[in-house]
Amino acid sequence: MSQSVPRRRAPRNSLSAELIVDRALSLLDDKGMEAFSMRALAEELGVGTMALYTYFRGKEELFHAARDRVLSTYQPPCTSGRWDEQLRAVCLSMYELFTGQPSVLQLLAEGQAEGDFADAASVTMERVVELLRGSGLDRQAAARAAGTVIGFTIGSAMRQVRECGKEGQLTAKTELLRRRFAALSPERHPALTDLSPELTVAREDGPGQYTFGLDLILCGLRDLAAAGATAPQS
Amino acid sequence: MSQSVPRRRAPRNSLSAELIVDRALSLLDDKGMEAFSMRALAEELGVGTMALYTYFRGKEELFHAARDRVLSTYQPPCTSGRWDEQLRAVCLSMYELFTGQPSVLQLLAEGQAEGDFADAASVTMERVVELLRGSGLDRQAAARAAGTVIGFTIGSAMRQVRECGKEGQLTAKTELLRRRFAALSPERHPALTDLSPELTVAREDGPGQYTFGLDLILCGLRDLAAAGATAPQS
DNA sequence: CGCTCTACCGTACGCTGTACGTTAGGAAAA
DNA sequence: TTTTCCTAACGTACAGCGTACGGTAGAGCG
Repeated sequence: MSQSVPRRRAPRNSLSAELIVDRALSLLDDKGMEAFSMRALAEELGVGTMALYTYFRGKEELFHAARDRVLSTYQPPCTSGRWDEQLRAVCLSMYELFTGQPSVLQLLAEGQAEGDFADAASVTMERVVELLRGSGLDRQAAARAAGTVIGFTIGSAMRQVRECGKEGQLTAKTELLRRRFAALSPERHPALTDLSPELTVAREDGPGQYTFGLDLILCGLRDLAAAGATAPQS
Repeated sequence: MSQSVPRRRAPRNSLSAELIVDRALSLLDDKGMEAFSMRALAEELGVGTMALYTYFRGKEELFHAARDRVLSTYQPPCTSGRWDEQLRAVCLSMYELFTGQPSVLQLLAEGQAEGDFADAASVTMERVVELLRGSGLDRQAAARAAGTVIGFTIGSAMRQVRECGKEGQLTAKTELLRRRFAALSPERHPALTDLSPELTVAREDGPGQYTFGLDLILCGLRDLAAAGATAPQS
């Protein structure tokens, strides 16, 4: 029946690294990481699987290229005002980039994460570090703060993307969580059962959850900067 | 040569769910997630691959069981003192559990993460929520704070585990990062190149990086609790 | 026209998880 | 003791993965 017609050979220069990366990203955004495969990508392009290996050494290198493309395309927003407000805006922008284009997250989750982040998204990191240095934090605190802020943003985005998988999967997971809470014994877990409604709705609101945490961190940073300003040494 | 002797059939009741989970966890801790496979685990147990399917429907169920085992074994430390100090101790304990036993992290990274976390580690969550409710935060803030604190802890642990893979892989990655920083143009990224030494050493010190961020969050929570106490109704 | 170069591709290998049917060996029954 | 039965352990097989390797077709050029 479906005798798998040998598929006509594609014309000579119908492929390119950019085109492959494009399709890879859209495939990742649509179907997700676990549906991605070299074979699937090739089929999407109407091309034999091994044709991809003309442009990339392998899956790893293709992912690296895709990651670099998106991250180096991205520009942090131009802002002005107090350093903490600017930092907040930059972080929110990163969060939106990640959650709006799940493929990037899935790619970041694969590689050694922030090792490559450092050069691909160097503009954004430069911006973050610059703002933190201008806040009055000493060198070490600024470095740590940069790691905290970026790590928290990536982590929050990953959780958010994981949560609402493709379609209305969010409601299903929420329902499952609600049931788990209901199954807990109120004697052994009084605080948990008491707060379960709020815990459930908090989980539904990813961005709200993120800004809540981000504001906590910013609050801590303001305090630290102020303390460092009054007592610069030690 | 290595004609793969058919392997004598294992005695009748040499297997059990507990034994399988044990070996799975130690295999994960030793070789890591990507070296794990049903075949590898079976060989480790001196057993045919399909024998595992007598006790678990599949890989997923086995992972779930392993996760539950470790998490339900764990008990948060008994503490006393100010709520924020207690919360800090509980979080640190979680972080050490995760970083000390990488298998748990890798398992958490697989499943829907905190959906299951809610019941497997319910004792710990109960403790966190209880402390946060006692701090003076209103219901919604307490729920959000719980999510933030736990998410941050898991995220930080994941990064830490990912970083120093098996052996002295940390130094290799650090060296690579240092080189990336050196390759950046000082004109385009002045702040980044200037702070690169501190950024590099900060990455090396996972626990230090974690406590730094945790203290920022706790600082923000204290402020929020104090503000809520003076003005309970917005 | 014929040659060369290379983008595209088919085949194959070793790996994965696991559905399905088989077998061996201990316990219970005859 | 012999027979039967139940089921834990197993072998085989299949679909799918990444990719090494070698072949082929077709465009550009002498």
